[in-house]
Amino acid sequence: MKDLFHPDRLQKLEEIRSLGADPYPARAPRGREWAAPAAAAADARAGATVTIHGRVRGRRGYGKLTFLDLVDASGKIQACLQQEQLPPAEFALLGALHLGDFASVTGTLGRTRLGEPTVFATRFVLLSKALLSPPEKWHGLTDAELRARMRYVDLFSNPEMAQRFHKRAAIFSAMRRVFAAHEYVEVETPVLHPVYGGAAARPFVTHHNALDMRLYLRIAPELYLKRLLVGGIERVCEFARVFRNEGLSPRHNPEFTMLEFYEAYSDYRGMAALTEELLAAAAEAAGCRHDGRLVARFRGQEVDLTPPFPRRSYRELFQEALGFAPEDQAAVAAEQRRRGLAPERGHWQAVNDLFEEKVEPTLQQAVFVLDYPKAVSPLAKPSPERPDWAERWELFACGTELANAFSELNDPQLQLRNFEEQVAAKDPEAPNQVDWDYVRALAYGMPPAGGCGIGMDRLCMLLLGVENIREVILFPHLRPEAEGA
RNA sequence: GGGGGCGUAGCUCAGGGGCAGAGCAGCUGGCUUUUAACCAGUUGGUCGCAGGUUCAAUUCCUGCCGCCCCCA
Repeated sequence: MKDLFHPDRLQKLEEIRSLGADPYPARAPRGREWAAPAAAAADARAGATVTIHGRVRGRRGYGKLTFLDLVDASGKIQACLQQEQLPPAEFALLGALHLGDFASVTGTLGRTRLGEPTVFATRFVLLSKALLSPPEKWHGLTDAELRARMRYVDLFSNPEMAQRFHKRAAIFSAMRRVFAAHEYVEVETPVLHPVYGGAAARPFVTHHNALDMRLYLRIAPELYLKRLLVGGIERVCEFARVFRNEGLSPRHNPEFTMLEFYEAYSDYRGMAALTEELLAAAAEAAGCRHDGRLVARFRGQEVDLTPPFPRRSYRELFQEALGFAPEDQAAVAAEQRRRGLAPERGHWQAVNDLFEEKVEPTLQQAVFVLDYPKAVSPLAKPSPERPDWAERWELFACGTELANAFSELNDPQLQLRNFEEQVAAKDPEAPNQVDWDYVRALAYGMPPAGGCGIGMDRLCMLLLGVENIREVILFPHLRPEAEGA
């Protein structure tokens, strides 16, 4: 870390102190107003006295007159500091002022000759001295890695970034309102799991010292939320931070936010209807409404998110794309051989690999894909009519999965068998232990229920038209910064 | 894992075997209605790291590190 503090600024810091001013006062003058509303009221409230606090983002000096641009969370207003209007000690402070400092201005609201809304200052107070320079004022900070690493700089120098995270918050709020309207209870379940499960992923491992036991950071909240169905909380949701020990990519961050919600006496079709409602609310909040339709622009194309979304059968989509039925073991094996892929994990896994490769990329417009192979759905309820299939759907748009839902498996014996098969398979991506306590919970009786998971970060990417997950996560995981960089 | 691109001042970027560059920011001075203010002067560099070729490497070569894109 060289230049932790800029020498010129340290020098000015001393200058400020020698002028008798405090570069880091304990509090700001009272009666503060927001910049943007004050600017908007430059005519309606002309002549009124206002106090504005903010970061100095622009400065235009004329000797005995200086214009400052003060920026706060609402926006910007210009301040005009004239020598003859200010106490000499306060005007002198301007000589030690840098871009990036926080300051307070009190004065008369009005307009300049050119019509710019302006506070004509009678009082100027330094609120906080910055010891590093903000990025260049035209381009801001553009290097994507630097922006993620120093998000605090990115946010104040690139206003569209602050806007993006406000929209992310609005998406979450809108979805919470939908849950509230449906009388869902939002809960928090454990992040530290003695047994990990509810998804197929490698976990992060940690250790509890006092209990001297291994713990895993959760890869999914699913099994705890369904315990709550057993407990009688009939409609439950969690915006769960989950952790998966996988590589970094434009679509993967090791920690991300998974929304899961479960509803007793519903099923996977009921979850589809609720998901449509949630996504419509989210798209609305993200500002996707154009000409009466909800449209997301992603990777140069438009995705219509106006519900309802079409329902298609997994089996039919597979047949259309591959030219044979997924049950056709000989054809599936032949196709695998043709691709030079080893048939390592069995017929249905091969079917699903082919589906992911040949069908998913074609699913550009929003579509529910209904009824998945049972063998790749260990937590879903098998279809009563067709034993190889499960009551499960995934929602796709832009070739990627947006949501995943089941009629939840509540048969404790069948669940136990599925767990035992997973453990026996010794797949590093699958849970390595049977979650006995979860089976015990099911044995006490879980009502029939529908459940759904939505990857919130990828949803935000789609709705905000951003192709890198780093752009929708405030502090994405990055490789450590080199010492002395 | 393979291929390609990039890495130069705090920031945004030029340059391409022979003195290390510009704009912004900073510093000094001037300026009372600007808003990418302007004018004059000026500070600031391990040219990602390590090795090699060469009289001479920021530039060419090799390896490594980091970031981006494409492919698997």
